[in-house]
Amino acid sequence: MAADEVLRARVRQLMALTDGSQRAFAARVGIEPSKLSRSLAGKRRFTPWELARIAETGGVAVDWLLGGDGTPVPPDEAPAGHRDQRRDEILVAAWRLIAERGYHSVRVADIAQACGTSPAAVHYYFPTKQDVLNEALRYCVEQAFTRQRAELGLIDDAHQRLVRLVEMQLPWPGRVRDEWSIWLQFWSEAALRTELRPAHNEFYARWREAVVRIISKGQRQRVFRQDVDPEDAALRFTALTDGAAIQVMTGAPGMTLDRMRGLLLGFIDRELVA
Amino acid sequence: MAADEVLRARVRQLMALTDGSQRAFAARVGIEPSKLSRSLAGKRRFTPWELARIAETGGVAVDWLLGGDGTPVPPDEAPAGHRDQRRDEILVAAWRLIAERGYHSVRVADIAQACGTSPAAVHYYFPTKQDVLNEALRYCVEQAFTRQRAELGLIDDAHQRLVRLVEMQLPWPGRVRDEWSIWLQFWSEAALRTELRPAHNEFYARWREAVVRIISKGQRQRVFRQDVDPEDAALRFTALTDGAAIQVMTGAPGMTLDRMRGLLLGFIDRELVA
DNA sequence: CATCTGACTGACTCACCAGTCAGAAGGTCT
DNA sequence: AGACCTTCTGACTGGTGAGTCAGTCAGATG
Repeated sequence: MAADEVLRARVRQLMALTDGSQRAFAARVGIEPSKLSRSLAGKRRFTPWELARIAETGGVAVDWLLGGDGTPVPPDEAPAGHRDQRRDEILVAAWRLIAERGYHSVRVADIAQACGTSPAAVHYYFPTKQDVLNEALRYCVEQAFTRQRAELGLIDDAHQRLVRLVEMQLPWPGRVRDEWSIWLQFWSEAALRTELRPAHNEFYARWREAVVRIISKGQRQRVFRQDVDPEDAALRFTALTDGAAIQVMTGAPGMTLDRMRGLLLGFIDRELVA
Repeated sequence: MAADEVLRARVRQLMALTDGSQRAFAARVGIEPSKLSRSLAGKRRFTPWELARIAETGGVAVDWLLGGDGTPVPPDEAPAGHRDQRRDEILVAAWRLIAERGYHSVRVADIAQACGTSPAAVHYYFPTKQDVLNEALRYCVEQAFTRQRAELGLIDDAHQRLVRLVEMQLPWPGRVRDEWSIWLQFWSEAALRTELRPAHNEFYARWREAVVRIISKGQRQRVFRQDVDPEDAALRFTALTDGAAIQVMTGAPGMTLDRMRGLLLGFIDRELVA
């Protein structure tokens, strides 16, 4: 069975597990019913954003959708209820505000207003502001990972996968730039407040691990040189990416999105490609 | 005349211009009189920290001390008076607090306490807190540059100079780590508040320019490959440095000071050395 | 139908902190 | 001696924003 057939089967299986029609499922996922229908029929490909949303709504890993092992719905991770929905809404509002105004300039009242609710409602879900903000950082990064996985899982060739990763990481204005803004904040907070480090380092390890796996895969596929240490190359690749992103984000002279792309693709060509 | 002879002559010249004894000069610079005396006699080398302090106290550029052209004391930059001394004291306290606690967690009262004065005294020198903090960021970076110049100006071989630069940039606990902390804060602030970008970008351009010059010098000295574009190599070198520093600062798994050094020296060896 | 519970509101309190202001202390100039 | 300036203090004000709390209300439960 081809990869996309597996995917369609898995989405159908997930739909069967949750109650309600295909139309209701589409609504919950936030995708037009006609698009869902065409995608299930194989006449249209799911976008990575949709895959990420489907996995999230269904409470499964994107990996499972793409053919991975494991139970479709782990017993303790049932589909999100109403309560969790509101919680998520608050977290989304919070991380967007952090990205836009900065960690320390976000007020509980701002978050509440962005959700169309009252400050007290935010405190109903999170005891303190710190809790909202720290959770929001995690939430944003988690979502970004999910999307990344959804998109990269569809590409088989390791070289192309890495090139795609570079493209996905370019801080174009909009969502990706906001996510980079979160990273910058995360870094300065984690450098100062050690209690944020475990969370930060877990994420960072995952991001670097993802690069290590792509490089190793590329070596097995013989598209990357055999004489580079994947760990070492990933360390350099991630450092270069972060450093370049900072320069784009701060508008450093001579650094543009195109230049950043060139920098990273150049690294891949010079250091990795066989 | 050898480089260190020029240096000694210039320091003497500077001392002659400011009134007071050699002992008084030593006190103002914050160096033991005996050390100054031995350094002037050529029996001891000035440390880069001392050079930076001497230049600052005398109101001259470190370049001039090292034999550069220009007047020793530009008319509008006469040696710092009492007023400026107190101002500097506030700025030093401010940037250290920012490095330690973070930009947004510094209170005017904290700065005042660190200087042994009252909050109102801080407002006497700076109209608003914003002014103190922004000035403090600039001040810290400016001082770091001065020290860097003082140290690197003594090394003639471009390869060794770059290696020394790497060593100086490693965020060992203490002053250098604090300076990196300032950079992290500067980045996240500059990414969010465009009014900080001109200052940030000026500094960043200077830092990258310094690297460009070292690489170009190395090409003229034939210690670096001729086929690399200095601008391009500097862009990559700075991005790599910043990215690696972030990982050290946040305690990212597998990234240590030694690893950072290896990363950067590896870059120099692989990409620059002839 | 009565009761209970989860989700929430509006009005409040309280701490904190930037910035102000009227002078004091000490020095300099005339 | 006295006018005047610089530097600084201590006590104050006003605004802001986190967190609390009593109460509301829709819907579930028995």
